Amino acid sequence: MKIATWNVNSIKARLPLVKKWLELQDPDIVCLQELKCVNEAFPLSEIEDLGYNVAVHGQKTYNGVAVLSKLPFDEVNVGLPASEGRGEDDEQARYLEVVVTQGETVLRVASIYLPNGNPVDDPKKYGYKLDWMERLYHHARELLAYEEPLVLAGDYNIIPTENDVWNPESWSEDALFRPQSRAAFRKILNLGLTEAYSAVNGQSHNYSFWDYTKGAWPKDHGIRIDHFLLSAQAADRLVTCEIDRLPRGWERPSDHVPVLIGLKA
DNA sequence: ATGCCTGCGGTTCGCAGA
Repeated sequence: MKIATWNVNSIKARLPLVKKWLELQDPDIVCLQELKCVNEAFPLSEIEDLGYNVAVHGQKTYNGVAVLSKLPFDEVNVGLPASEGRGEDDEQARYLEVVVTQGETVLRVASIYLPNGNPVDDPKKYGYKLDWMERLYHHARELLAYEEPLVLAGDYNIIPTENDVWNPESWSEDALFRPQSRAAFRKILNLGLTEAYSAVNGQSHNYSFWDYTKGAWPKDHGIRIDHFLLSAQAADRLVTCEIDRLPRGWERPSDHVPVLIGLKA
């Protein structure tokens, strides 16, 4: 079972690359982020023609997440639940969760687009990010109680450690790297989730995002912000976690590249 | 210190991204 996550930065602009990459890698499940379109505008038939069932949670202009799956969906849950008064009026499309059955195994997979949070002095930005992470903490805790394989995959907009950024000093106060952000991420991990890349790969300074500007890609000035968080039942099956840099060098790329995990049966 | 790119919406510039 091969599962991928990819922030495509507009599914409409990226469709040729996405199709090319799906045919190349042939993943079983794909979590997409930053669709930048409403549900009706998602190129449904073009993806279905490649053999995928599609669940979409879109939004005009911004955000938007999807899950593509070769297995049919047993369940599709749209949106991150509100908790403790946070997120009651949240209209941003950043979370989509599905359940599929593989043989005897029930697998729950979520596509996550965690808020960026910059600038940190704006409560509507950084406060929203921290609130969203608190909601994710509570929801993950509820899902972990099922004691089933759970895969929370996506663009977390969190640089976990100084080994995941080309120049830690210049990022120290950024919403993606400041201590408060990383602590909120660790709080989620400490529920008992395994960060797949660190668990089975762990190569330092291997990035999943490079800014379009400043020659970041050719200079390899990147950050690792796209992650898989796994329940114990999923982590027991984890074999590989790879970052696929190839599509960053293609024509008209996303600024993120796909990350993949391999799970054994 | 700012913009650099890119995509979108909607009009040729502003916002957001990270």
